[in-house]
Parts: sequence; C-alpha cells; structure tokens
Amino acid sequence: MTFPVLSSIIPIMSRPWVTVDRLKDHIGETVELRGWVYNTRSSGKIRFLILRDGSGIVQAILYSADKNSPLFQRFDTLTMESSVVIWGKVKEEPRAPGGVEMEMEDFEIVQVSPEYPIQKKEHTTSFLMPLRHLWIRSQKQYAILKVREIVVWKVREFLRNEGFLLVDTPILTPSSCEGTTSLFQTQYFDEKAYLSQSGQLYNEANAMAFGKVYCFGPTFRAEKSKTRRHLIEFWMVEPEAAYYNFEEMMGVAERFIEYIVQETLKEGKEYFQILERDTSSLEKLKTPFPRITYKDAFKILREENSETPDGEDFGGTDETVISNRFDGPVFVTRFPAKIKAFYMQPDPEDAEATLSFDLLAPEGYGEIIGGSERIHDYDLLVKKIHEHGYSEDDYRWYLDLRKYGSVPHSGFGMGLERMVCWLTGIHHIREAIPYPRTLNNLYP
RNA sequence: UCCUCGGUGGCUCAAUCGGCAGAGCGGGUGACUGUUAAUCACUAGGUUGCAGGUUCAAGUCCUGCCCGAGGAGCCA
Repeated sequence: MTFPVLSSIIPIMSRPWVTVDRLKDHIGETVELRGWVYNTRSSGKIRFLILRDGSGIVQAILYSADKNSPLFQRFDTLTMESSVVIWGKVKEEPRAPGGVEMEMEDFEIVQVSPEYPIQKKEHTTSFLMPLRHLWIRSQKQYAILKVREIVVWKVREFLRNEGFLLVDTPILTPSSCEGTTSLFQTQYFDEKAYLSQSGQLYNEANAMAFGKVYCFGPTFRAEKSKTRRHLIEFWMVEPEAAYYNFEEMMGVAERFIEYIVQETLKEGKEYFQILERDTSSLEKLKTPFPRITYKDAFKILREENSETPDGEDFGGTDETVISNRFDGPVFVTRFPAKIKAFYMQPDPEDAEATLSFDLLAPEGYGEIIGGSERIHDYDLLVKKIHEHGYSEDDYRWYLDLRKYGSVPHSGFGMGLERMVCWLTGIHHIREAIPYPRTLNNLYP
C-alpha cells in the first residue's frame, strides 16, 4: 500500500500565507492557508471545508453553479485529515464560530488521507490512547495541550519576575539519592544510575549559589499507581530559595498559583470555551489561601467518617473530603515527620511534626503542591539520614551544603499535569500530557 | 497484589427467560446552495477475547485463561 503525496511543491500563487489565528487581520484580503481537513460537508451546489492548521480552525466555502464541476469533483476526493493548501477571500461571517470564514477560490491537495481511524463521534480512551499521535489533532486534546503550554510560560514568567533563576538539575542521578523503592534504574556504563524523581537536592545546592532558583523538567516514579491522578513520567517545577522560611515559601506558592490561574484564564479563553470549562470558580480565586494544620485536617476527616488512621498520610478520597470544605485551594501544614522526607525541618512547636505544606486543589483534583523548610543543621541532617536507613556516604555533597555557609531555606514542587487537570477540568491526568506514561502504556 | 465492571462489524453500543446476531456512526453509491458530529435514500461489512464444558440449541449458563477500564494498595 502506498500513500502518495500529490503535491510536493507548494505552488506560488502570490497570496500571502497566513495562519488561522491571524485571519481576523486579513478581512477582505485573498490569502493562502496550509493545513489539514478537519471535516467536510456538502449540500448540492455548496461545499464546506473545515480546515485545521495548528493555530486554529476555520470554515471555507466553495460554491459552484455546476454540481459536476471539476473543482467539485476534486474537492469530493478530500477525506478527513487530508493535507491541503487553499486560497480564498477572508470575510466576516457571524454564522461561523470564530466569526471568520474563507470563500475558497482554489485549492491544492498535498495528500489524500486514507480512512482516518478517529471518527466524528465518541470513542473510548482505550481506543484513542494507542492513537495518541493522531488524537492530539482533535479539538479537545488540542485545547488541553494549548492550556498546558500557556501554564508552562506563566510558571517561568512568574518565577523570573520574582527573581528565581532557572538552574537545570540532572535527570540521570547516582544511587540512592533518596530512597530507592520508586526509582527507575538504568545503566551508566559500568555503574547503576537512576532517573530523577526530583531535582530538589540539587536545587538546594543551586540555591546556595544563586539565592533563588528553580528547575522544571520531567520526573520519573516507578510506582505501580493506577489512578487518574498519577503518571509514571510527569513534569514538575521546583522553586527553592535560600533564607526563605516555611511561611515565606507558602506565600510564594500561593501567589504563584494565583498568577498562573488568572493569567492562563486570560490568555487561554478560547481553549476553555472549547473545553466547555466553567471557569467561574477559578476566576474567584484569591490569596491568601486558607491554612489548616495536619491535625485540623484529621478533625475534618473524623467528622466525615474517614477510616484513615491518625498519623498516616491521606488517601485521594481524604484529600477530596478536606478540599470540599473550602471554595478554593487550601494549605495543609505541619505533617508528621514519619510520613515525610528525611530533610524536612522539624516544627519547633511540635517535635513530631515538620515545617511542611501541601496545597490541595478544589473540586477533587488533589495535591498540586508539596513543600517544606529544609533542615539546615549538619548534625540534625546526619541524624535524620541515619534514622531513615540511608548511607551518610551517599549524601556527602548534600551534607557539604550544611557545612559551608548553611542557611535556612525552603522550597516546593508543583506537578504541571495536576495543575493542567484542575484548570481544564478534565477527569484523567493522562490527557494533560502529550504522550502519557502510565502503568500500562509506553506506546506511542 | 486485591476488589468491581467489561470484551459482539472499522468505531459506539443493543440483543427480553438459552431460540434467525441488529442499529447508529464510519466506508461506497446517489439527492440537496448555509452545513455545524449536517440531513435523507440505497449498499457492502460478523470465527460475539481465547480454550474447554452443559444443552436439541450458547453472545447469553458453568470452569479456566488472556486483555482492558475504574478503584484500592503504593505514592516526599
């Protein structure tokens, strides 16, 4: 079977090539569009072409007095997702979504697509996921990934404006940087290496060099989680700042979230419309966010008859129960040391607790931020490393940071995909990343 | 690893008490000058996940297995 490209040389028609998102600036002009057929409809002596070009979607109309005209015959060979270059006059059209249409004069077929596997109807995710490379062409997936792209920019914009410096951390890391249970192991020539599950330890070194830093990249967790909130590979942004205490870092976190939400709503309006996302609760969001302690959270859980035992970490259902008590995001603070990482600073008011915080998103979207003040005292950190059964030797460089000019410092991590899930209102995290890596999915 | 649900045409699903395997979409052919997942008519398309069993008769009941979904566990 062959799939010939009919026109490998795009003809020069002396029409300016524009993208769909800029059509509004060319009303009344004759322009060129290059894209793919999203759908066609016909009605006797009129043809409709819905064209998608990556920047947006627009309808083009083709008229002919003769229903058997060569132009129509050529048009009727077009199938869904065929690639096509079209020329025509841009005009305002209140009947069209987006308010703009093209009156098509001529077109050049680049390739006629064979029967497209994704149809204009509902499909199951198990059918679509192996077709993810094509699925991302559809409007809803396109809108989600556009929102993701905006969020990424807003993350960088906020942190840069706040004086945080992007300092990249490695993905290949040496053994036992932090527990070993959930790390992907790989080979680094003759040594074992692991895929990073957090840039944080390196961030702490970077913070001592640059003051305020962040890293933003993929993170890997080899856990057999099978829920709609978990990915095996996901993106995390982790700010870390020297001389920032626990309270100050929570302030950064809430302003960070407020900025991302408000700015993304502003810039991504059309995508929220495609997604039919009711953004009213997001628009109302304002800092400061309420803060409750871990112990307060358990009072709520008791009232709601959760069976999670005291001193344990919450389950996904517990997070929803707690966040349902609030309109917007809520901080849960001062988690017990025994359920948190070894490097978290103990709470001076409660020996069992740590200066840690989680931010729970509303509407059941769960934990989107986890952060803490870090231990800055050398002897205390050594003690915690031993208590957790780690080897002091593996943490030599990390301990150095507590030797040469140690200062109090804090940081947090935000899961990009969970943030996108909450903003877009989608049900499952796997749609918030172009190529999700889930427990049963490494293809495509 | 455990619990629950599911697997029928390319896709989404239906099939009553065990009694001729069906519809819509998509494909093909035709009609239609404003369609929005267009509509209408006609048409082709099936080893009911796999293996066994019960029965005159199994998509349907029984046993085992495979695959998928949701959840739990796990998860700074």
